[in-house]
Amino acid sequence: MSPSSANSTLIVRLRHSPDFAVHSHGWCHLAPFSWNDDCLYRVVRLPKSGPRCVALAWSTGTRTVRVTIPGRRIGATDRQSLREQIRWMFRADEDFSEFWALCRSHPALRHCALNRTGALLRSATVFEDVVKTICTVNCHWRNTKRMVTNLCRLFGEPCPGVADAFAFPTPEPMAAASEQDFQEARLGFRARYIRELARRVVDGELDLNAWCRQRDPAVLREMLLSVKGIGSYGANHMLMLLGHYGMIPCDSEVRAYLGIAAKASAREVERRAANRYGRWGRYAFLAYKFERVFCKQNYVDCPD
DNA sequence: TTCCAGGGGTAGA
DNA sequence: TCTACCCATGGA
Repeated sequence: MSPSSANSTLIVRLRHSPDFAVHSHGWCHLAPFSWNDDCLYRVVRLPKSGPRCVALAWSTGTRTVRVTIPGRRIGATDRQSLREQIRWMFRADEDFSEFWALCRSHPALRHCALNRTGALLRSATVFEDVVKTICTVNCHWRNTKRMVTNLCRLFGEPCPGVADAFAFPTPEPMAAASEQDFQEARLGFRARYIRELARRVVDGELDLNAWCRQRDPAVLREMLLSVKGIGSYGANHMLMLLGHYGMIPCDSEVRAYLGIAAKASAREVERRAANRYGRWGRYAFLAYKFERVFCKQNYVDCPD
């Protein structure tokens, strides 16, 4: 699909750079997102039209996302839903001005203020983000991509007119699926966690909207840790996706970046990351993340 | 065959 | 609170 083949568009304005939001972490490569030809694609689920594959594009340096909806025009209800989904995924309502003010005096983070960097892409729903977070646990990134693609193919609704494109599944089909159905997704030990998560959401036992309403990160973290399959890393990663940046999700990349020996415990990694970035307070993760981006782009090691 | 990856759960000390 | 062990998968 090419964005030029579209017959309707939607413009979404942001406070920050969509370019950095998309490329600063790997979420844009997880289905039903895909990155191709300098354009981000996503199969969105619209209330009236069902699954539609839209193209999201922007010019470098601008803060406007142009959403192209190919094929049949969508109505006002779908248009409003699509706008809300894009705004959520790009964090249109988040204000990073305080973080940028802190960055201006830091050599490795000044670029954040200059480029209006801070937001990181997230999925259209919290459910999708939790499932994807569980799929990052103890596996290579390429395996994460495969597992998420498998879930979409097995349980997601196909997008009419687009080959091999599926919306991300809702909790219902996952909750209703058997263990055998899940085996095809090749999730390994993660299958039982995701199945239980879906079942709890469908049963109303777990209210994911409550996570969005909870403004105290410590309380929210405890809520996240109540989900089987979500541990310290997963909880901090979900906090980040929900807009709380005070805790760093310590994975093997953090360990490598900070030069922490493989034999050091996960707790030790968390301690050292907290010591290093603690002065950034509620922006600790953003400081770590974008300092690492700066070092990678400039071919330098982690500064002391 | 062994190791490792964007770890987590559980039991036991 | 910490450690050891197990949990599936797949590529190197």
